[in-house]
Amino acid sequence: MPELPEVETVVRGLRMALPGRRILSVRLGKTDFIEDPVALEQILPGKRITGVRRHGKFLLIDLAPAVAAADAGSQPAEDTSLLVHLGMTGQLVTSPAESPAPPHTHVFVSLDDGRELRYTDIRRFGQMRILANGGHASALGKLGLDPLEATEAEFTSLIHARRAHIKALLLDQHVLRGMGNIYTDESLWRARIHPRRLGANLKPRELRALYRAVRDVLNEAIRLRGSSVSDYVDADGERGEFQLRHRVYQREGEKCFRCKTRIRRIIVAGRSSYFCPHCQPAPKLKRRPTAPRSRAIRRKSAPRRAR
DNA sequence: CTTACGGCCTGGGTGC
DNA sequence: TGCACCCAGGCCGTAA
Repeated sequence: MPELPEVETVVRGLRMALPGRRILSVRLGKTDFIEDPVALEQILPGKRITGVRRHGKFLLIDLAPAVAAADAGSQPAEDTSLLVHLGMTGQLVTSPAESPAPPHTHVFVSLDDGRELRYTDIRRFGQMRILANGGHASALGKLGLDPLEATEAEFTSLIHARRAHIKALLLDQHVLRGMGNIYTDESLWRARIHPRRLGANLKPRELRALYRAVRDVLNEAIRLRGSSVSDYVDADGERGEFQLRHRVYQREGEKCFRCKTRIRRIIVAGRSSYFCPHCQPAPKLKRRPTAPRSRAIRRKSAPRRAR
């Protein structure tokens, strides 16, 4: 699932292929994930691609008004961009125009070098829209800080003021932009913090460890070109390798790399959360109405409930 | 203000 | 072999 490192990898790949290219035409399949399909078809053809950027998990393809054709006193070049979110299963790949497209490919953008930029998305949780003047701010302005750009002081202040589960805070794109379930769990494991700890209860040294862990995990994942756990591929259709370095994500029942304790899975903030119960001790239970102390005798076979 | 939860969507795995 | 069901989890809208 594309999170910050995966989107960053796609962006870097597209930067090799897109800037300088002119868009010839657009062909659409299913369009229910596109905000305004007609606008896409009308605005893109003729535009020249000037750059590719990442903002959190969003990807922006910047566009200029074709050539300097309107040299007769044109308007101050409007800033138009194609905004893409890959959702869960989105892929943005450039291919030779004549090569067969994989199933579930719904956007075909033909370029002036004989290649084609294609958007493939099995589940269509992604989104695509045209941003014109001012649209950038309204679409992206509410997102939080980029975890790789935030200073430790900024990071600390974002977390320390909040009484939500740290897992939820790291996932909240309005707090930090770019983290998803994989990198949240991996960062918490590295920092030895239980996903149900509250942000406000983290000690200064824990906040420092978490800040470092987030940066280290994200940077290493970018270096390995992302995690390919389901459908993720980069702009050339290649898989990443960081899934080979996962320490907790999707490792329920396997041994912790630090202490050999079995990794557990619980639901926090509505998401599967993998952690080591020994390295990441649970917070003190919120006082419940006289919880009977020792009743842990019901630990029978506990069959690994296969779903 | 906060957090919780359902809905969207498809394919792969599992149980019967 | 077939088939119903659960689950993955991005984000958003709505409820509490």
